[in-house]
Amino acid sequence: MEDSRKNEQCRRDDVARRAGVSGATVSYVFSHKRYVSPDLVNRVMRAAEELNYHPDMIAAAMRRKSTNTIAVLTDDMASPLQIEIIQAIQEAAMNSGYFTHICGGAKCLDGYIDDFISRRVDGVFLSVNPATVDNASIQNLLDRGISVIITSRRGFSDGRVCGLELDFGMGIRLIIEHLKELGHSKIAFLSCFDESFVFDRRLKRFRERMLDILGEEDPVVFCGEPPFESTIERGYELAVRLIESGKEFTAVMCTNDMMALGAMRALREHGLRIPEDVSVAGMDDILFARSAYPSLTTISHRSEEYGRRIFGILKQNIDNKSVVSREKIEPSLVVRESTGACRQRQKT
Amino acid sequence: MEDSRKNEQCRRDDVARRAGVSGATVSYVFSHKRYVSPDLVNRVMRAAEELNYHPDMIAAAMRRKSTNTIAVLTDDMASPLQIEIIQAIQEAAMNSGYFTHICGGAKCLDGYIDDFISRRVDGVFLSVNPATVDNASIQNLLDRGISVIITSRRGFSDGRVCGLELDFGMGIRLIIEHLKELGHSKIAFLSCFDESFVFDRRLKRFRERMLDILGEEDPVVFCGEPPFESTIERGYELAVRLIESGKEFTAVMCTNDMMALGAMRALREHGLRIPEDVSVAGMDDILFARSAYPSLTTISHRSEEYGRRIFGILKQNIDNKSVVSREKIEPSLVVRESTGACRQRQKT
DNA sequence: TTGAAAGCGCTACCAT
DNA sequence: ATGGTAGCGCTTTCAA
Repeated sequence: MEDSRKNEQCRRDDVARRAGVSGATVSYVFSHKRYVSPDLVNRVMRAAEELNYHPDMIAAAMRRKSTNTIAVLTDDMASPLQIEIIQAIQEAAMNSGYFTHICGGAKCLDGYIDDFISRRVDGVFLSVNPATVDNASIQNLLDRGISVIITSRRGFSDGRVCGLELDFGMGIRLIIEHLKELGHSKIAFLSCFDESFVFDRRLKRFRERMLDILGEEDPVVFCGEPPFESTIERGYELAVRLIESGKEFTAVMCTNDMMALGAMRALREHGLRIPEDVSVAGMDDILFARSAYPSLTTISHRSEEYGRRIFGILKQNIDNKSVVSREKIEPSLVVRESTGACRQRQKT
Repeated sequence: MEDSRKNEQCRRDDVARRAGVSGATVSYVFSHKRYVSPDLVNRVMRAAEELNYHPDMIAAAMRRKSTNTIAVLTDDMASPLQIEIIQAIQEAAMNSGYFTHICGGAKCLDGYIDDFISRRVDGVFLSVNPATVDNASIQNLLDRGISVIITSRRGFSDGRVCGLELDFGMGIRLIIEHLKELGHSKIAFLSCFDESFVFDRRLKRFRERMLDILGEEDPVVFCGEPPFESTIERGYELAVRLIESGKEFTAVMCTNDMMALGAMRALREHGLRIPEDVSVAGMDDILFARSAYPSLTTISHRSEEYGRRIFGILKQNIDNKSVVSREKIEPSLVVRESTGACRQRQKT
């Protein structure tokens, strides 16, 4: 009767013995950290193959003091934009031999950060509302030499924290200019954040651009309340409030595509046709912006490139401990069906 | 001039020294694996706090030979259903002290599996088209005592592989019964897989149910081609083929919601109103099924519970090495706007 | 109830 | 160009 569970794995020295070399040589063959003669390389590789050897990265990590692992912390795994970015990070990481811990959803995000330290990750990308993570936690990571990238560095002064941001200001400009060309001037903004929220500037940028581009000093704005969720439901609710307010508008811009999807439903339910009666624009260009009906005019952030750059900077910081200053990603306008020429509509 | 990078972390024995106890005691305080007197517990906790001690889980993993880490391998991170499931797994894992490696997107999924072994993960959930992962790779995991759950065990004989499946057969029954009640009998099916694809039974189940419930022996079916993608685009294409075929239908069922979203667009572009002219049903109840216009009738898999159970079984296998036999998750019908009473429409 | 000490499987330094 | 070997920071057995 043989044991069906053969947990006996072969180790480095088993390979070494079978190849007739030292353990060190086996390590060097796998790590490429010093020259090994072709003959020995072959013998080692053959032996490893025959024994089905898999190097123990845990043991290696312990010695080397680096795990080839990064972590991504997000506060919204349901957001397609976040997923697109995370996927890009994950792929870039894998191409460099890094694994990615993807974390989110828990109430207490600070708890994750302690775990990042215990698990000795090499770098962390914080894709979260900065208000939900304590500065002390971030400092804790830095004190241990863990590289950190955060979407908004606002409120944090340590120069080693790199902020790579999406350029919402530019996105908002592109949309307003697009709407202006279509003849719109009464543009309402549905913001998931309120005026007091300091980490997101979309609302502020909207006001600035409305002034710059349209000379509008007091545009129609409706804001969500804490907890600031940019969900389909919130978009729906805010649009209802906008409609019921009786304020004039011929176009609606939203914090993101999710909100725009909800807003479109509300508008439709109130008998407004899109884009004949009212134009709608979102932001992020999520997969479902394209399949919506009508398809959604929005702003693309090049999330793939963004994700790749996140990992690139992280890797650079891990390797060189060099500081990379704050950057932004250039967005682009994607015009679809939800925006159209402004026709002054009858107030119902 | 002081070095700004204080990578000196404190270790277990630093805590021990400060608390006036042995290193072993510090370990036991943190692991709760043996009784330690309240006095010592307090001293250790205080010392740990003061030194900001974070246990090194890498070192622990090396000794213990288990990393408290699981891995999820998916071939479709863009699918909201997958994300919902993965999120549920991740949360359940976190609640039990496990971290989750989420992997996917790479061409070569087998490559990830070697990495799972090297990184000594405790368990793996393979949420992939079984055709894309080699059985030898799975055997490799099992040989090393790594627990495995795979969505479909078909084609794999090792009893230790647990298959937890979504019950598509039941979902399809629910939809057909729903459509029948609405007076439909000409129901077309748009399948991302073709008849030869053995790992997915949705098409097969559709034929069986159509026979059972409606006595239809040869329903209208359009299939995708390899690589079998159940995307919005594929749904659109298949619906166009259906429409242009001239075949009669009053309702359309799709492999999943993504395909249904694409199909709705195609139908609309061809002048068919939903649900007045044709009813459409999807499957999976992704977030965007609700916000679509019209909102989509579909099948909910209780993805949250599914994810939790995936982790539960994985954990059980990790702890006891016990085998859990194949199970299924009970789905439920979600009726929305995209299905309505059948009115025999004019062929255009 | 607590402490001492033997490793876990590697990396990388010091030899040769 | 290759080998020997000292640890990395823990867990856990054995002893007290």
